[in-house]
Order: sequence, then C-alpha cells, then structure tokens
Amino acid sequence: MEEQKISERLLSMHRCLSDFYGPLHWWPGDTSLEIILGAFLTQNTNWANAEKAIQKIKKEKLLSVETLFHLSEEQLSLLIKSCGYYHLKARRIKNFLFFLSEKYSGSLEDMFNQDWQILRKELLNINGIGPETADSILLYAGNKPVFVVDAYTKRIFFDRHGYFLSEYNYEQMQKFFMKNLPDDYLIYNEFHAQIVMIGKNYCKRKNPDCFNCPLSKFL
DNA sequence: GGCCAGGACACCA
DNA sequence: TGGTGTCATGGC
Repeated sequence: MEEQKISERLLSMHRCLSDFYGPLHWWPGDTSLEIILGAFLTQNTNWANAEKAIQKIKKEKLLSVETLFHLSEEQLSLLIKSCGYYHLKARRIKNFLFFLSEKYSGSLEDMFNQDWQILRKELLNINGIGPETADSILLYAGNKPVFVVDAYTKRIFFDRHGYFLSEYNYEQMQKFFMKNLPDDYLIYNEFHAQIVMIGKNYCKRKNPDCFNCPLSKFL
C-alpha cells in the first residue's frame, strides 16, 4: 500500500475508534508518578492486578518519590504483591527511583524537561525498563510524542490486519506508526489507548471476536 | 485446574 | 542475533 494510503487508513481507523469509544482519558492515573508506577506494575500483567497494587500504595499514603525512595525493596515488594513478579518489579521501580534521585535530584519535572530523545536513552539504560515501559512513561507521564507499541499492537496490526510485511521488532513497529501519523502526542495517546481497548475486548489470543470488532470493516 | 494478562532480562548456542 | 526460561498473582 502507498504511504499516503497507509496514513489515511491509520487515521481513518483512529477516527472510527474515537467515534466508537469517545475520549478514553488515558493513562488511568492521577499523577505522573502514579502513571510511571503503573507502567512497571502492568508489565506482562493484567491491569486489574496492577491497579490493586497502586491502590494499596495510595491507601498507605506512600505515593511520593521521596517516600518510595526510602522504602526498602522488601517493603515495596509486599505492597505490590497483587500484580505478580513482585520481587522483580520492586527492584525495577527502585532502580528507576535511584536514577531519578541521582540524575534529576528526585524531580520528575526536571526529568521531563530533559530532551525526550535523550531521556528515552537514559530510561532504556535502567535495568527493568524496556522500550514499552520507557515509551509509556514518556507519552503518558511526560506528554512526549512517542508511540507506544505493545502486545495488542502486534496482534491487531500484524496478526489480524497484516500491516507489517514480516514480524517487525519494536523499533520498526514504532517507526511505522510515527512515520504514518501526525507528530502529535494527543493522537499517540488516544490511539494506543484505543488499541488496548480493542485488544482486550475483541482481539484476545483465544476466541477473538472479529465480527463485532469496530475495526473489522478495515480488514 | 489451566490459561492468560498493557515485558524485560539473563543465559546459551 | 535469536530462541528459551524465569519472574507470580488473580480472574475467568
């Protein structure tokens, strides 16, 4: 398909989903710190379990950079147990907090004032932050124009709609969207949120419901 | 009781 | 560079 056609088609899909879902107000979370925590906690985990862990941290009034930084890895792991992989995720969150403290004096505002392409590299250097987590942090907590690719994106645009010629890696898939969509973080935000909704509701690994999927007319 | 969920990394060849 | 094992809880 010609590039212009691909762009038009992607935008058309995006508009179709906007009509279908309305504004999704993503990412679920009141503050940038909460969004960042969510990005770690939902790694290979369903959101409901991650959400429980966040609620527990909020209920204990521990949701601040300063407080979490001084919490031990063990204490943190017990708070986030509900989301699975909790030892691992506690270490990863502590790795991030250590980076934030060392590099930006614990200030998320200073961190997000950094050029986002440099910040992306810095985040990827932290053990426990891969491309999806880094991009979720940049887009949803920092309002940076980065497209987030996840398991649903692959399933919908590769397995279902066959947009990618072969199985692209993360960077290639991301480039596909960023090349073909306007450079606008609001569009990236909303489109990825819509993709997750479609993935959860219509494009499950088993028993996909293509018939009722609002994207079926684009097949 | 089995399968799955909004990844990332260590290890090995 | 690519494939495989590991990390783990809770809902259906």
